Amino acid sequence: MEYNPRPIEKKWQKYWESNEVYKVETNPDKPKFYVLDMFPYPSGAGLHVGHPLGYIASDIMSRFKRHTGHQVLHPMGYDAFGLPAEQYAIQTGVHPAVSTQKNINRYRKQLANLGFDYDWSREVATCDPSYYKWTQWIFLQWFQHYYCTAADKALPISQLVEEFESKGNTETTAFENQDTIRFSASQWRDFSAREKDDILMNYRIAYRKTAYVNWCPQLGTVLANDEVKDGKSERGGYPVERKPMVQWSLRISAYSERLLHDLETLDWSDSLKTIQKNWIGKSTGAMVQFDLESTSKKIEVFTTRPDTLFGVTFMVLAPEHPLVDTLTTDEQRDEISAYQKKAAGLSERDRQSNVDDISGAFTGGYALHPITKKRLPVWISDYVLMDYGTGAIMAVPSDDERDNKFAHHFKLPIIPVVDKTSENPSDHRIINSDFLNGLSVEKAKARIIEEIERSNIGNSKVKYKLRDAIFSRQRYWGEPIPIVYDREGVAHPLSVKDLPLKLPETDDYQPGEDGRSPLSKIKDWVNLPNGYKRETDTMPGFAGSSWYFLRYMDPRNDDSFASSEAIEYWRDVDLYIGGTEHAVGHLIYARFCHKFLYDIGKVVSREPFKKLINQGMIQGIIESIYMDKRESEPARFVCSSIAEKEGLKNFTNILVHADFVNEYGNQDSFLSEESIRKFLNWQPAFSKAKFECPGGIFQKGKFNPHPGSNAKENHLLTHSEVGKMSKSKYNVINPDEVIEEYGTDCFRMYEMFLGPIEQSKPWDTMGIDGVSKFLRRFWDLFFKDGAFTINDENPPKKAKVTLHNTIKRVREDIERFSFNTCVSHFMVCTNELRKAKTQSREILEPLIVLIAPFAPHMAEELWHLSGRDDSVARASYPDYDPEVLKKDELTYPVAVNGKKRTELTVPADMPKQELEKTVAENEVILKWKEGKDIKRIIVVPGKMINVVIK
RNA sequence: GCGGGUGUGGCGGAAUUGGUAGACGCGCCAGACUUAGGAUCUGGUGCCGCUAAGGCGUGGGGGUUCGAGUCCCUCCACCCGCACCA
Repeated sequence: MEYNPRPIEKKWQKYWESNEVYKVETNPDKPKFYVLDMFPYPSGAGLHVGHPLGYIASDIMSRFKRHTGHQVLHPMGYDAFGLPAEQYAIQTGVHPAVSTQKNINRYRKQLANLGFDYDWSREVATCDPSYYKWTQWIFLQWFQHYYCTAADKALPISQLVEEFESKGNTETTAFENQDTIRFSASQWRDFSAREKDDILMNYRIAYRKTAYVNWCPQLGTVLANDEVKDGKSERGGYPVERKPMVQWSLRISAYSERLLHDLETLDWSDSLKTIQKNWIGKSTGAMVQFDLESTSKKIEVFTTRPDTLFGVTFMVLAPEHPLVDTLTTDEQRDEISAYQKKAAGLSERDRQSNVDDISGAFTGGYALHPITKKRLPVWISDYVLMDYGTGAIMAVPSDDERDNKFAHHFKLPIIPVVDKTSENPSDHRIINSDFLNGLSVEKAKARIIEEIERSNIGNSKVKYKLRDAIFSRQRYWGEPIPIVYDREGVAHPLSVKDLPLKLPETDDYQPGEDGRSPLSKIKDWVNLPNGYKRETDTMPGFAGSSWYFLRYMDPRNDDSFASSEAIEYWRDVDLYIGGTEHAVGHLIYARFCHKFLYDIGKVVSREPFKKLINQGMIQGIIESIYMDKRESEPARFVCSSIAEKEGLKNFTNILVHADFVNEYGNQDSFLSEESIRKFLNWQPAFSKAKFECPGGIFQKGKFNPHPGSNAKENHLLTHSEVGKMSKSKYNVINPDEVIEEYGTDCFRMYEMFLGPIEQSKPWDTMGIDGVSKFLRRFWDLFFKDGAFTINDENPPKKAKVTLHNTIKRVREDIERFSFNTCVSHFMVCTNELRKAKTQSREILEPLIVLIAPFAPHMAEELWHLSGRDDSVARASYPDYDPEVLKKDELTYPVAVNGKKRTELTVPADMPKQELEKTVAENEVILKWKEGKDIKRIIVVPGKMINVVIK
């Protein structure tokens, strides 16, 4: 019988669904295994062939673990709030809920088509009120907790209020904002409700503070970093400035040390851990205060090199620093405000990237060196960022590269303070530094910190780069923040019974006044009967995605985000698969959220994701054609062979839809006459253009060949390069089309066969034929003379060796996530068994289960053909018998001086000495020995032999 | 700028701890079957070398070792991320 995948696949997908084969319950009798795919955002473009890569890998793992006796949780859902749906709503008027649901339906269909073993009864979407009820609940917990550094965990804010009532905050161990004022118990009692609320905002895990946003006055809206290109809005190209705005934030920084420390316990790649470590950015140093000449205020700086304190020759503030105004003298005021304006137009990244382009302005003000009392000019420059550290630095041009460039540029003095004449950094000694002279850098650090603390000008300090996360979005399509404000502006949380606070209906998605959220315009929702007003900001995308892995454990629970029984059983994710793009954002937020819930006793593990694998991207081929820059009206397109001759610099590349390109993905991909017509249909603006090939010219719908030209010369060769697969590059390959042609099992195995899961690689349509051919051959193993045939004959020894070898290799390679080599093993196995010509049950039946995680539909069909009634998913995975694999002869490669020269087949138990003797007498070795001596013979048992001849 | 990653035949890749470089697949070449082939089957295929003997080969250069794709130093090229895309 011929292998015809599509009907089989559709049949079994239906069977799995109607029989709930993959439904999972908590079952304390079995060990659990939780496999999770990173939460997809259901974009309007649907899935392309790159998305399923990780899903297939996790599906194989999940099926494998089920075959080996585990209770497997493998869920799927949608990160459904987000900017694109809102953008689409602004452009088309379609409600985000409607377009999102449509996209979800499409995703669901595409995912089902891939044959995954998801338990669909656990599907969730973050925009579903029954889901975001719990996102809001978590927000309320953040609001009602603070971080206690003594207990090293989050505690209820009510405890902190009690502490303030009895002792004020002078000895508090609570994690607090930098500029928090000190007060006594009696002062606390005298504060107004509003003042108390303001103070508590310095402590809450979810709190309000002023932060800088990308403000675009013309669009009247706050933009995401993504929407800003070169200081201009991507939409419209209007100027964007940095504007302070009061925003909800999360006190993630309180968890810095734990987030850093617990990385050690995780089975993640070293590179990913390093990325997180750098992101958290722990540094040890000192806070130092500098007095100012003209005011009693002080500039506070953080430095990791307090040992270079005597090398400070000037100070630099961020242009937005609050002290700039006070410090600026009248003469300098114009220059300073001009510079501030310029800096406001630059994005943070621009400011960090432009190291060669040094700029700054002198305020005219001076600080005093805390020890020498020398006058230090105070500058502002965009290389100092307000959100980093204190927004101010002490500049040490002798030992900091950026300070050094700045000093050279503005001709500021440089005092060398570290003698670096020795090559060995540990021999470097401090100079020009009074009592530090002669000390090593490390000793000087300790000594100066002592001095700083003694004279009360600062203190030692551990700092983290990790910033608190801004949690407000001035958008419609997100979770409403469950907070109301009274007439005094005091924030009050909603009570749990009022959750979910549903997103109100509207058809106006334009921003409100001053860039406020569209919700601010829905007056009857904002204004409550008692005079209170609702918060109108919504939550960011990471709100819903920071805890979704917990909801899957018990997704329909309405009394808590998940029952304690479910959490106790499933605990954490055993295997998490997703892209590196989440390396810092999502993975830090989710870890923070999990740790917080651990602190308040709602989860039982310290970390959410035990093992994590980053899948690579599947890249596409970007196809383009050459357009002459020197000629327009009509435009002139040429074959790449002509462009090369005339010089590529004369041409610009115009993208071509991959669908039109003949031999797409090949070296000599080209446009034919027919495809040029398709191109013109697609881009009518070029309808008058001419297209030159070596063999002729196409213009105005006609191809005029040069006399005597051949067919190949009539190809307009395109330019092909490997790059992102994306809608904007017109090179998206839809898995549905591939599946329709080759089948799901083939698609799954081919994606795995492409290469290691972590690596990026281009999609190559040609190679899939090989996998398709393999599957047909594998299928044919079960058939004889056109009929399905399995018998109880004794299999030949060779077939047994093949089977057990394959079992061994596949099991080992699944365990180490090497799925591409698994497919190779199946191919080798099939090639060998085809020669063995056996229909023995002993060989064929284990093979069905062995391949089931990879090609589940085919396996299910063969399993039932072989007479089974139950799903193959419930069969246990075959194990290999080491006895079968024992060899009595070994073939050694024999090398001379490391180069293989011959082979030697000997009994497996031959003693080493005899082996050496045999080698020494070997004729090939004797030939190489001629005139020289054998110095050594190295025998690596079971591996190889090396003869050293000199 | 900061941080991370990757370089092996014409192509995707294999080589688990330093031990036969190129498994497996694509492509290509030859043959068989065939009315036909973009179907199927058989064989070959890193490069140079007349078959051979042999030489050269894992981005470039250097080193450690009996032995290096793998370890060390150095240089080069490309890709990805950077706090409001998700």
